[in-house]
Amino acid sequence: MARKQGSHSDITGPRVRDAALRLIARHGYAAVSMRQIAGEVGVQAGALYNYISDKQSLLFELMQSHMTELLEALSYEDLSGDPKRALNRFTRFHLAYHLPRRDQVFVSYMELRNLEPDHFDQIEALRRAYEDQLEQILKAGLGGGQFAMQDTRVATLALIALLTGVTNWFDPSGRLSVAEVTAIYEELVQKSVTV
Amino acid sequence: MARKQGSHSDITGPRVRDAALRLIARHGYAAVSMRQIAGEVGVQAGALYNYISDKQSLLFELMQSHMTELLEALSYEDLSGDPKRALNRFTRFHLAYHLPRRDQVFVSYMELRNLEPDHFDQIEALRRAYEDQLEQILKAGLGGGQFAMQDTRVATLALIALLTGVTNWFDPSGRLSVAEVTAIYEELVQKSVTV
DNA sequence: TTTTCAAATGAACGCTTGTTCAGTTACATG
DNA sequence: CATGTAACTGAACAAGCGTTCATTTGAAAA
Repeated sequence: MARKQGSHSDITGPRVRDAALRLIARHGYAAVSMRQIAGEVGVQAGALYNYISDKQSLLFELMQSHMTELLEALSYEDLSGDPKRALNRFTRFHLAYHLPRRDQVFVSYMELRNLEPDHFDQIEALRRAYEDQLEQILKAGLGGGQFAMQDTRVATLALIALLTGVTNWFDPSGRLSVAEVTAIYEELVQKSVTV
Repeated sequence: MARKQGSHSDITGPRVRDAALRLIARHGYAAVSMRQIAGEVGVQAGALYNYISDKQSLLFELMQSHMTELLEALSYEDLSGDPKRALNRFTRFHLAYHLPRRDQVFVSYMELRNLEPDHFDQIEALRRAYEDQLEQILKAGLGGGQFAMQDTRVATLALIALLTGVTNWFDPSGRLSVAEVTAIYEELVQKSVTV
C-alpha cells in the first residue's frame, strides 16, 4: 500500500507529533521506539522520516514548540501594575495553560536530560525567560512593599515548582475542578510571599 | 580474569547500586544499559547478575530503599506538639534529607513510569505514607487555628512539590548554602499556610 | 486516459539490548 | 600443597533499535 485516500502530509505530520508526545509522556523518550510511534499513527516506521529528520530532533521540536507557545501565551497577559494582582494573574495563567497540557509539561520537564547540549541550552533559555517573568513580579512587589521574601530567585523557582507540581496529581474527573484548584493555589502562592 | 583480590561480593554489590543510581539519575532508566553500569563498576555485564536478578528489580530496589530509608529517618523526628514548630521541623528535615541525595530523589520521582504496576503500587504507598505525615501537621494546625488553607490534601502536595523542587537547581558550590536555602524555604512554607 | 509524484511500504543495514552460561581464575580453607 | 568455590569473563542468544532506500501505490493534474 501507499497512501490510502487524499493527500496526507498535513494530516500525518501532526499525528506523528501527537503520538510521539503522548507516548513519550507515558513511557519516556528512550523507552519509546520509532516503531511504536509509527504503529500509533498507523504507518510503518520508515514513513515517519517524511515528517521528522531524526528522533532527537522530534524530541527537541516537541519541547521547543511547547516553550515558545507558552511564552507567547504569557505575553498576552497583563502583568504590569499592582504586583499582587500580577501574581494572581500569573498563577491563574500558569494553571490554565498547564493543566490541559499535561503531556507537554511532562515531556518538557522530564526529558531535558535526553537533549543534546545545544538543544538543552535553547530550551533552558526559554524556561529561564518564563521564570524571569515571575521574578519580575516578585521584585516589583518586594520593592513596592507588598511582598516580603529573602530571595526573589529562590522564591521564583520554589513557586514554579509548586505550581507545576499540580500536573502530577490533578485529575479532571476527580474531586476538584480546575477553578477550585486554581483558587487553592492562588491563596498558597499569594500568602507565601506576602508581607 | 576472575576476581583480583580478596572477596568482592560485599564490595561489588554496593558499587553496582551506586553506579546504577548515578547513571540512571543522569540519563534515565531506559537510556542506561547494563554494559554501562558494568563498565562503571569495572566488570563485565554478566557479573552484574551475581547481585541483581534483573534490570527492573534493580530500579525497584533503588527506589524502594530510598523511600523506606526516608520514612525511617522521618520517624526519628518529633512532629507532635505545636503545628508551627512541627511544620518547620518537617521542612528542615525534608531539605536536609533530600539535598545530599539528589540522585535518589531524581530516580524516585522520574522513573515511576518505568516500574511494573505492582512495583509502582508499592512505591506509591510509601510516598503516600510520607505525604500523610505532612498532611497530619497541616490538619492539626488547621484544627488548632494556627493554620488556614482551603484543602489540606492539595496544600500537602503543593508543599512537597515546592520542597522537592529544590533538588533541581541547588548547587552545593553555588551562591547559597544549605542553611540559607533552608531558611528561605522555611519562611515560604510557613507563610503559605499561616492564618 | 495517461502522466506525474507525494506518500507510503517493507526489507535491509549495522548496532545495541538484557540475559544466560560454560569456562576460567585466584583466593580461602583443610 | 591440594582442593573447593566465590567471583568473574567472554561469547553467544534472540530481539529490538534508528535509519535508509528502492519500490509500489493511488489520487490529482493534464
